[in-house]
Amino acid sequence: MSEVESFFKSAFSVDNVIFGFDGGELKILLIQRGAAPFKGKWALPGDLVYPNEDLDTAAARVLEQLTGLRNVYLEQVKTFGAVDRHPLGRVITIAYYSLIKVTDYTVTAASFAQSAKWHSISQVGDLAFDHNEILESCLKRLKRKVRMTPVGFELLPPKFTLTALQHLYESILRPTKGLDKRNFRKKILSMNLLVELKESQAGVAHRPAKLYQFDREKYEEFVAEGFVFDI
Amino acid sequence: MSEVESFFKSAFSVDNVIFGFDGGELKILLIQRGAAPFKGKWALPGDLVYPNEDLDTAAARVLEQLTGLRNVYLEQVKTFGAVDRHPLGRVITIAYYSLIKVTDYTVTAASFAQSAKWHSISQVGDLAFDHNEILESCLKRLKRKVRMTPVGFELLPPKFTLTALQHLYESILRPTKGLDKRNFRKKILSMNLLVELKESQAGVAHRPAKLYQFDREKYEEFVAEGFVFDI
DNA sequence: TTTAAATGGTGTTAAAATAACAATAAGTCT
DNA sequence: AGACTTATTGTTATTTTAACACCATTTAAA
Repeated sequence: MSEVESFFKSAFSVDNVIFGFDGGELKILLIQRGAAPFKGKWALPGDLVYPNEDLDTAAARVLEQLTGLRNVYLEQVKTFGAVDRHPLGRVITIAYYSLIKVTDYTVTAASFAQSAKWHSISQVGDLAFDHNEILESCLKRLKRKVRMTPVGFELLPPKFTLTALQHLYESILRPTKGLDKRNFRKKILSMNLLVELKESQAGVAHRPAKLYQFDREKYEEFVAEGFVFDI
Repeated sequence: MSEVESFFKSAFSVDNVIFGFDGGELKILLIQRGAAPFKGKWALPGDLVYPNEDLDTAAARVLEQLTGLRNVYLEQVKTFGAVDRHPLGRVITIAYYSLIKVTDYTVTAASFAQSAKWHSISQVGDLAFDHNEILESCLKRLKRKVRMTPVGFELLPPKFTLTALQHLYESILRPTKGLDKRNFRKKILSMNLLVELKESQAGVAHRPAKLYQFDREKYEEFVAEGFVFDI
């Protein structure tokens, strides 16, 4: 094999850390591998990138095949390319994470076939390949991102309570002692990015909380004026 | 060609945005391409990744071949993989940036052969491939990084003046109106990361400034205690 | 040797942001 | 009606930030 040919004895894949927020906890969607290598192990959903496919497109495809969802928040994080990371050859992988609303998730043929399951972030065991390392990187990126831009709302239903929003931040940032409720509300509300709805929570056995909506248009206006989201 | 084979008709490269700081300005080291495609155009130094080479190793190799430097600050930024980004085939590239002290740079055989030159960041023209886009990403990353960690010192000689440090930050962050001298010095010195040397600047036609050194050990101690660098 | 030219070095204060803290309100359930 | 559970709200001390101007020290030129 010539040297030039050997450069082309390689492939690249995308792997996707799909985050969701449910039951007050941050979760990720894992699949159980049905074939070697790592048969039976939990792994991040991923696939080889098609020859005529852009990287972001491949990541979005993997996500859609598994969840049925399109137009989801998706961000490239890092590329993992250790020589021995894949037992069957030189395969580097471009890692992405995506943020979905768990309520939108429906079990697709692909997710059924691959027995996809939500796992609490704190209860993820030993994953296939270098996927634990990939998860760490994505989690670290999400932690930074969620404080600098309003991506947190991607994980919540369109209408949410301030307490739910606070729990979301706590579950991602994991501060040693929870956020102060009064300070959190003051800060969030002072940004004027939330619309207070007339509706309230229903079906709870206590005082129902007001529901809010994130106003993306306003956010974009403010950004154009120099506003920087920061929590 | 089978479908599996076609996945392996692809290659990956690394490209490196090499930053330097000289004459009060942020610069990058570009090479002039000697062969098609984009013959004669300025480009980021890069190369295909060898089959048995890790990605970080490849990036460090490209840097060393061009500059003779090892053990340099190097960070992966983003992978660019648009289907048509390389005219000769499917080649995705993993972009890195590195921070070097311009005074350490010596012209190597490789840099001579490729006519490498420092370019002011504000005077970079139209580059080969998607390298302008890559540069933008790396610059953006550097801007963030330099405020969150003390990587700025990687661009300065071991002994430097506070004014040089301020100019470094100004040339990277490009604030609309320069940083306030008194506030900048107060902030930097209050971190207790700089050692004031007995030496002063020499050979200047005005009051010479005191020289300082960055104390990396102290920084690491402080980080272990929870300190977060922030400018 | 005096003076001009150039950059180095320093402190105060008002305003804003942050952090710490606890009592009442509004629902459901029994 | 009373118990239970979570929602909602404001004040204050402390810290951080931002704005601002003058004297000091050296070299070079007159």
